[in-house]
Amino acid sequence: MLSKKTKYGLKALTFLACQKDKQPVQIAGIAAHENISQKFLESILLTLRKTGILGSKKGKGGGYYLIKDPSEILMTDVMRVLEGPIAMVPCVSLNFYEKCDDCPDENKCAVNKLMLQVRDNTLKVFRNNTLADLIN
Amino acid sequence: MLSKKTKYGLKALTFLACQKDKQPVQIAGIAAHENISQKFLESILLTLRKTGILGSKKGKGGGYYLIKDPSEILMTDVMRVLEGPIAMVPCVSLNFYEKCDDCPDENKCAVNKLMLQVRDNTLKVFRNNTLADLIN
DNA sequence: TATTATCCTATTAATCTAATAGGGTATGCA
DNA sequence: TGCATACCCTATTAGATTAATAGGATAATA
Repeated sequence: MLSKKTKYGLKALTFLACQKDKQPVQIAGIAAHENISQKFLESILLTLRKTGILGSKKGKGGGYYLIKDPSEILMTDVMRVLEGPIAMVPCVSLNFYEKCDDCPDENKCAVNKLMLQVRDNTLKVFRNNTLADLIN
Repeated sequence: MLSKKTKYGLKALTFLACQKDKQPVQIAGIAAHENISQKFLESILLTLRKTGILGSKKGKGGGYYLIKDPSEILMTDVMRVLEGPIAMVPCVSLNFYEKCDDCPDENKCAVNKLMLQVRDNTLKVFRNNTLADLIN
């Protein structure tokens, strides 16, 4: 199941990508428009800023804005930042690999074999979609 | 993340599919071989039996066994029984569809658009794999 | 210097998962 | 018949994770 964090984050990014000018948009505005708890959204946007996906400006007239063009914001990056590993099990994860304690041989493991295929296909989707692809 | 329930369930099914004869295998045996808590596995196998994937036999010489040939056990069925919905959000789920409270128009929703693609691809993988495909 | 709006940490409530406990029930065999 | 075996079933609990909240610190603008 997709976390609300990721869902809200994606909605916020979409909203920002739809702005005509590149003026900062306030948290309160995004939260109101997307029906999101403002405080919760605050922490999500903070994460997106710290990982270089968003920029921010403090004080009056401040807010959040996209640093890059929507067509350069890959879903692989967004998903990894918000949702974490793309793979459903650590033993098939590219960026968060971990060996299973219980599994003696990954190559003979049915779970590994199945989840490897799922990961490949999910990754293909995320690599194939930028923020720009989602707003049309 | 894949739940342990699903992981253990898949491992148990694989183990059963690898048995030469069709004799029932005891929970204790499966649990020991796959490093799984016996009691936890018990409830998982019970679920698989109730949904028609496994058969069971009580008393001495009893245990669990596959009802169908491994090549006829689809991963779509196994995953839905053990893990629940295949989709990451209810609004793109085939078998567990639910509308989002917050979302005014699914067709314009970026999350919907992205997760629809993920669901399609994951479904393709699960439809393309039977238990037999995982044990070679 | 007052106002605005982000920044940051800590805490809590709610939910879900994994595991455990304890006894009930049917089967097979001597 | 009686006993051992092994599944059947419900309830409970511990732990982890997620979602949300609270409260103030910091920086920018006018």
